[in-house]
Amino acid sequence: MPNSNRFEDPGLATLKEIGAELGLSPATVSRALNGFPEVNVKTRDKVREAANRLGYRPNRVAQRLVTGRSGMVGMIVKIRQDMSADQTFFEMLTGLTAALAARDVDLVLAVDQEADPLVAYRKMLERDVLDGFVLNAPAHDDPRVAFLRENDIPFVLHGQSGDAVDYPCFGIDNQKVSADAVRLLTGLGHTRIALLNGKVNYAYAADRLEGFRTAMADAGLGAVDGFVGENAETESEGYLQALDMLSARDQARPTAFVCASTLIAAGVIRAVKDRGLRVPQDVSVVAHDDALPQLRAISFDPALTVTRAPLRDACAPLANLLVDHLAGAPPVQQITRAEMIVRQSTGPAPIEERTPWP
Amino acid sequence: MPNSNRFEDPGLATLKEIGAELGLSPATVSRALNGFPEVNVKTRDKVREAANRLGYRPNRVAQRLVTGRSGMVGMIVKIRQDMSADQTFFEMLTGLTAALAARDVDLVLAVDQEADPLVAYRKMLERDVLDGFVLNAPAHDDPRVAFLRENDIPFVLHGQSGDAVDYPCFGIDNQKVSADAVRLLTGLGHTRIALLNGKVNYAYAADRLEGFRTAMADAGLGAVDGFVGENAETESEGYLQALDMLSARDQARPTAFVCASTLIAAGVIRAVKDRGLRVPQDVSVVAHDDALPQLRAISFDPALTVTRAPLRDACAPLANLLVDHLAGAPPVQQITRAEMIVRQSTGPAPIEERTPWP
DNA sequence: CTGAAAGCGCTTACAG
DNA sequence: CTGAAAGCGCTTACAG
Repeated sequence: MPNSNRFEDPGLATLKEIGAELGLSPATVSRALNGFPEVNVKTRDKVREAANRLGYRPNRVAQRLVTGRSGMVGMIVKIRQDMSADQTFFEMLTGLTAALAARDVDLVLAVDQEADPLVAYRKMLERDVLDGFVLNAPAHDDPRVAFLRENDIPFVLHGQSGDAVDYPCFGIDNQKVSADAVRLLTGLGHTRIALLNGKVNYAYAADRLEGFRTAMADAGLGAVDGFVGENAETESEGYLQALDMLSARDQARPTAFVCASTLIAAGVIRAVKDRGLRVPQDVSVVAHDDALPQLRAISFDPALTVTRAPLRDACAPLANLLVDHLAGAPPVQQITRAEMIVRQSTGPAPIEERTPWP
Repeated sequence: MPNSNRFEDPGLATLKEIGAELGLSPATVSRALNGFPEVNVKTRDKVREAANRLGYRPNRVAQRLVTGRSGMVGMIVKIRQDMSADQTFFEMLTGLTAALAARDVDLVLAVDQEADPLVAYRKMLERDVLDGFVLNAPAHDDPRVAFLRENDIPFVLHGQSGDAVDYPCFGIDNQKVSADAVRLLTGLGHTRIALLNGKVNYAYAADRLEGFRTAMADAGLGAVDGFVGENAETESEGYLQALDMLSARDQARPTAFVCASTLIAAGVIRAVKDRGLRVPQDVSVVAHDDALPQLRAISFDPALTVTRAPLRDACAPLANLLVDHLAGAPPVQQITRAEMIVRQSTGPAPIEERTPWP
C-alpha cells in the first residue's frame, strides 16, 4: 500500500516482471534495456518488445539511488523589474527543461530576491540534493563561480565570466558581436557610432563594450567618435537614450546605433522617426538578436540588421555540457560566433557626413 | 566510486553510521529522527545530537524509493504575450517553491506552448514521475481538471473551476470581489459603473462578471447602467478601454470603474486624467489587488481603493492542501474572501449625476 | 522501547 | 552471453 505510485499503476512493470515474463534475470533485462553490447541481439529484441508491451518505464528514483546521482540540477533566477528579462527567462526555461529532459534530468528552479547572490545557492544546496547548477547571466569574475568551484559543485555557465576557465561553459563571443557590428558600419562609411549597451556589470555587456572600443580604435576612430549608453534594457530606455543622443546638431549626432537587443533597437527606431529622421538613410541601426519568438527582427520596419544567436540554441549545449561533465567528462568550453545578417536598417553613412564642413 | 554524491561528502552520514556511533540500530535512529512517539526521550535526544554533530541529512532519494512517492509535483506555465502574467508567475513560483520546500517536495516546471492544454500534461507525465500537480489559471470546467481526475492524478487547483468539486482547491471568492466593489460604489451614489474585466474564459473573470451583474441588479441598476470591458490585461489596454468609455457625453459616461487588476487601474487613472477629469471627484476607481511587490496600490496617485488578496498568501495553502492530500488526507476546498481597503481613489458620485436632467 | 529483517527497483562487479 | 548476489539508504511491519 505505501508503495503504490499512482502514475505507474497502468504499467507498474518492473525489471523483475519483465524477466519473469521472459525467463530472464532482472540483471539481463537491465543490460538489454540499457543497450549493453554483450547481450545477445535476440535477447535484447525480445526484452525490448516485452518492455514496450508491458509499458515498462524505469523507476528514476531507484536508478538515482543506485547511481548516487539525484538527477536534478538547479537554476536560480534573479528577478528583475525589467520585463524583457522575463522573456529571455522563459525562452531559456523552455529550452533547458526540454534539453535536460532528453538526458533524464530535472531542472529545479528557485527564485533569488536577496542582495547577496550566494545565499540563494546555499539555501538550495541545504534543501535539495542536486548534481549541479546552470549558471546564467554571469558577471565578470562572478562570485557564484568562485563559490561553486570552492565547494566542488559542478555547474555549466551560460556565457563567459573569465579567462582560462576549467569548468564547462557555452556562449557567444560578445566582443566579436559588437566588433562585427562596428566593422559593418565603418565599412559603410560611418564614423560617429553609438553603442546602447546593457548593464556593464554583466560580463556580456562588458565584453560588448570592450569589443566596441577595440573595433572603433582599429578603424582609426577615437573615443570621441563613439557614443556609449549604458544600462539600457527596455524599449523605452532605448528610446530615451537615442532621443537624447539624436538631439545634438547634425555634425555631432551619431549616424549609427549598435544596440544590445532588438527591444532596444525598437526604441531607437522610434526615436529616429520621432526626430524626423529616417532609417537607414539618416541613421543606421544594428542590434544583437537573441531570436525571441515574440520579437522578430525581420518584421521590424525597416527589417533589422542583426548579429544573430538564438538563445534557444544555447540550451541543448548547456544541458549536454553539464550532463556530460556530471558523468565524468572533462569540462569543455564552447564559445561560438554570432551570425551577421544584413537587412534594411543599415546603409551608407549620409553623404554630408563624409565631408564635414571644416 | 559510482556512489559518491559530491554534495553529501562533507556529511555523508547515514542512519547506519549514526547507529554505529551510538550503538543503536538504523531502525531506531530512523524512528528517533522522524519523531516516532515510542522512542525513549533520552535515546531520541542522543540521536538528534549525533545527527546534528555529524551533519546528517536524510537521503531524499532513498526516502522516496521506499515510500513510493517521487517528492515532486509539476506545474505547467502557459506563456502569454502579456508581461503582467509574468509578474504573477514569478510571484507564484517564489511562494510555491518555498512552501513546497518546507514540505520536502520539489516543484518541476514545464512550459506549455501548445494549443491543446492537455498535451503538456501528458508529456510531463510520460517523462517525469510526479506525485501531483498544481493547476493554475483555471477556466470554467477546465479540461485539465477532467483529465487529471479521469487519470486519478492528484492536484490542487488555484481558484475555482466548478461547483461541488471533490479535489483540493484554494482561492478567493471572485464573485464577491466585484460584488463588494459594486456595493461600495453604489453606496457612494454611483449608478453608471464600468467593469474592466480580464479574459472571461478564465474562471476568475467569469466569476467577477457574474458578481458584477448580480450586485448591479441587487442595487436596482440594469445592464444599461453597466459598462463591461473585457480582455483587459495590460496598462495600455486599461487605458484605451477607459478612454473610450469616457469619451461619451457627461450623462452617458461611467462615474466609476471596477478594474480586474491594479495594472488596469493604472491605465484607467491615466485615461481619466487625459480626459481632463479627476479621481475621485469625477470618476472613482476600485481594483482588485494581488499585492505584487512591484505595483503597490497604496503608492498610486491617488492611493487606490482595492479588494486585496495577496497572491503570495495563496502559495502556502496550495502547497499544504496538495501535500496533505498526497499523504491521504481528504481533499479540502478553501475559498476566502478578499479584504476591502478603501483609500483615496473612490468618493461620492459627482453631484450632477445624482439628479440627471430629464 | 529496540532490533533484525525484508524490501523499494534498480545497477554492476563477479562468476560462470 | 547470462545469472546470483550485493548494495544504494531508507522505512516499517513483525518480534521481542
